Amino acid sequence: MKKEKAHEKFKVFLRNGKHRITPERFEVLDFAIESGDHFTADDLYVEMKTGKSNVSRATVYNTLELLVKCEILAKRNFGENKTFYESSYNIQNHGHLICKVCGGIIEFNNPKVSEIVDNIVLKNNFKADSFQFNIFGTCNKHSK
Amino acid sequence: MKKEKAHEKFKVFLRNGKHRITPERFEVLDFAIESGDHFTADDLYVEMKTGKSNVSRATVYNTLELLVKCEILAKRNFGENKTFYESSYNIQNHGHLICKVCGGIIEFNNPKVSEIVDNIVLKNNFKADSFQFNIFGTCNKHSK
DNA sequence: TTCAGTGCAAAAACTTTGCAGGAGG
DNA sequence: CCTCCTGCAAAGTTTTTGCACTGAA
Repeated sequence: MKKEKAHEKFKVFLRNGKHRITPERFEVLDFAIESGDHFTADDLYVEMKTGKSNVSRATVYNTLELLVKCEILAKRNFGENKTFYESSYNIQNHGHLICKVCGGIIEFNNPKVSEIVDNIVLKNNFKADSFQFNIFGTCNKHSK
Repeated sequence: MKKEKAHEKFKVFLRNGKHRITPERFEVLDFAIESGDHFTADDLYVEMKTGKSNVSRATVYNTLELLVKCEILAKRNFGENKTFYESSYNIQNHGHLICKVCGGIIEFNNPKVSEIVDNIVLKNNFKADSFQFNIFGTCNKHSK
């Protein structure tokens, strides 16, 4: 998602939710966009500290949650006990292949996945917001 | 999985891996089987303490990992930063619907899921060990 | 002016590690 | 008898909370 568009979306979201528009929140947003995919809250905090930003850990955590609610970011978690975030620009139908050897993450897209989700949700009388589909194993570089 | 069968499987696994067969490990196994699905290591530890067992936290964590390697249990994680375990008796093709309101977990089975996994893995030249498929949303009791 | 948001540090929640003593093979 | 395993507590990681101050509306 482009920076300006994300800023606008976040502003609207903050106003609607009666949250205040603060420079810190937009600093976090900017670093999150720069940071690319699959970063953790603490990664981002450290990155921001090194990048001369003075935002506190608490604000980073708080803001990332807001960005998830606002659907600018998506929350992920890959079996390690920490939360990853990624841009939700094009997250439909996309899952992750996680290599147990190198920790690498490959994304995949498959339209059939959302068909299945629709089907399962219907059968179980459930209302879906999001899903995660993680496949664990070994990538081609590390399977002998 | 039945208790006796699990004991036997675990014994074989321990012997092959040159791990010792200790009463503590089988206590953990028994509580894990009793505990049903989707418990955390610490839940189990507390449960064991209340249940007059004297096994330490470290042993519980350690043994659960062994039970995962042995494929008696499977590791899960649902977006909260903690690890859940469940019996892997019939985990093929099975995913989870997680209600954001009540935290309830519904399991689903769908043979098409493993077809898709096979397909994706093939395309990406990846070797899959396991997958998790979590759908987040609201169950029928909590969507108005 | 007012109160939500902030920075900081302390606490909390979950998990791992180090060590000395004990028991399995 | 030699290690591996255990219990305990301490330390490690990641995230949340409390508090006094600040700044957005």
